[in-house]
Amino acid sequence: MGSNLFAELRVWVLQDVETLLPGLTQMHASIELTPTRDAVHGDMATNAALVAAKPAGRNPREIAARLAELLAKREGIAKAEPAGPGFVNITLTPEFLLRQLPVILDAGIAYGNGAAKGQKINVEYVSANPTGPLHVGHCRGAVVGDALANLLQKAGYDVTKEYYVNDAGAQVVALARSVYVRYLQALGRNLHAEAYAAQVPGGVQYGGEYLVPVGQSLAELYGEMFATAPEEQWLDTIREFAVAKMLELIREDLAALHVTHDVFTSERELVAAGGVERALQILQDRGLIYEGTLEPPKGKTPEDWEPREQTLFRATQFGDDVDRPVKKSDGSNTYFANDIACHADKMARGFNAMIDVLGADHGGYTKRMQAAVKALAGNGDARLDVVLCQIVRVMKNGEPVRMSKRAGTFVELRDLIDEVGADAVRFIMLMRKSDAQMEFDLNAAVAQTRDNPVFYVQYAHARCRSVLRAAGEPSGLAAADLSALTAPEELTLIRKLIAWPRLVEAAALAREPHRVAFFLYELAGDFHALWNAGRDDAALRFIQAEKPIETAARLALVSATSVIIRSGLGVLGVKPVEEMR
RNA sequence: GCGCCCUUAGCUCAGUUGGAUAGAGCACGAGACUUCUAAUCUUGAGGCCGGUGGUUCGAAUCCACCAGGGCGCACCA
Repeated sequence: MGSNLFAELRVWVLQDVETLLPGLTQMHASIELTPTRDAVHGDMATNAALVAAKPAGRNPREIAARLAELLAKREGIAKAEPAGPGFVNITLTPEFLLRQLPVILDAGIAYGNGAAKGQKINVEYVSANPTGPLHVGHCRGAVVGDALANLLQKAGYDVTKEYYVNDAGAQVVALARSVYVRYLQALGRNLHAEAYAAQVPGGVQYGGEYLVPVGQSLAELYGEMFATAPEEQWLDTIREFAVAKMLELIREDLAALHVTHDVFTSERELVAAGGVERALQILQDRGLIYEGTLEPPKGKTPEDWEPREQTLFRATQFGDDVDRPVKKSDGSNTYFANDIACHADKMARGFNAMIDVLGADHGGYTKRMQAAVKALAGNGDARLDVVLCQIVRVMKNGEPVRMSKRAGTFVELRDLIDEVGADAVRFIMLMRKSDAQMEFDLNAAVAQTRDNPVFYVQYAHARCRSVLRAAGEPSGLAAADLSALTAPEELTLIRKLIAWPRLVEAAALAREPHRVAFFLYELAGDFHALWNAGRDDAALRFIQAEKPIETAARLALVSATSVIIRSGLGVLGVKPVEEMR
């Protein structure tokens, strides 16, 4: 079902290398069979001779020449020849290439799915504090995390998409206080609200309009009950209520972006269930917790610095720069301690592979969390990958769009979605490596031209569908006689299609969903090129009235193309369109 | 001061984990097309891959140092 042609033919290479140089099996791992960058080099190339040269003590070109002879005898290989410093370039027979089309058609959307790896991976993303609607800054992580999880799933991992709800810290207390002000206002007690706000330590933090309805709901539910009551009587109730409401808002935002999660894990519940103590105990048992005092940070000593004895975790034993506090000087747990618990909990749930998708401002957090995971794993093989998403600058008419709350422009994610649509937001966010800063051009995102990769890919799919509709949605294309497919543009397109499984595997391994977006863009380009060829030469058009055999062959190709585009868009979470309007 | 990320064509960015002559799109130059599958197409030019050393058959990719940009830097979340 996966049918990665490159993986299959690599076996041939390994067999022939073994025939040629028996016993040198330890180098097999570094032998690869890759698509050629340039079509004049054929369909595939292997570095086998280069890799083998040193252990075999022979000239790479000589090995390449002999390997080429062996490979050329294989059925399906039209030509194999040594090239450059010791590559072997392989050209497949057209028949062999064409045989892949029915494989795609039979597998459908599942083409490119990796074999089940039996490995559980936890992908945590968004995890925004439940204190308000999502803003643009959350967007990239949400999209990258969602697409990465989809990608890993397609590659054959058992993926769980997780949202870690930070509902235990000071920020949700601040939320409760902010909501309380709205509650008083809803009761018409504006003076009372002002008086309360004035004595909140640090001031009222969340002044957004989105809390107004929350205050109103509370007023309806509880009436005057909390109006004059001291904080301790309402804090828990209102905090819980507010967090639930904020999560509703966030879920709506995520839904608008077509981002989904399998589980929402509550920090509060984890803490209440003793998760932190359990996690720290594991570290304690390994002698990785001690009481000590940290040095002030070099070069930038805070004004109010004073040495304090704290409970510390020996992060330096696992590659971090300094040991990290797990308890504050007053004995309460640090946020880091809760995060250790969060990851320990995931490990307890059977995930030995975890991925955190975080914003760039959490970059300094990577080392300590990876250190903690290593420490928790002990002799186990748990691994945490952190995917950092750099800042996005939103551009309009060549100018950066201000994100200030006062200006009221594009603070909230919803505004961005309303402006360009969820599909465009997702695709464009995925057109960049996540660890590089990017510009999001609003003009390009809605343009109906090649500048806009979403449009370009969608247009290719719509063209495929349009052709198939015009042909009356033929069935049985997988059994079509394909020998009529001989045009260079057609073969180029097929080569692109069969590269899909390999791309899925590589992109998943690298945790780089953006590669899928680029692949689709290139695939769309190849398809449009074929379409355009038909414009100059009517004989290359897909539907040939008097030639049912040619037509069926071409429709098979078109159908396979649409399948792969759908498959790729599915990974990105973008809906394929049937027609352009 | 320390750590992490980034630096590739005029602009926005890829570069398949170290491979062959570093690629796209936009913008720019030249040509085609008069709506036929046109929400255009073909084609050209454009590069010291930030710099300097190193590792090896081979480096944009790995290592060291330097320069520039971003993010973070006791107990906050």
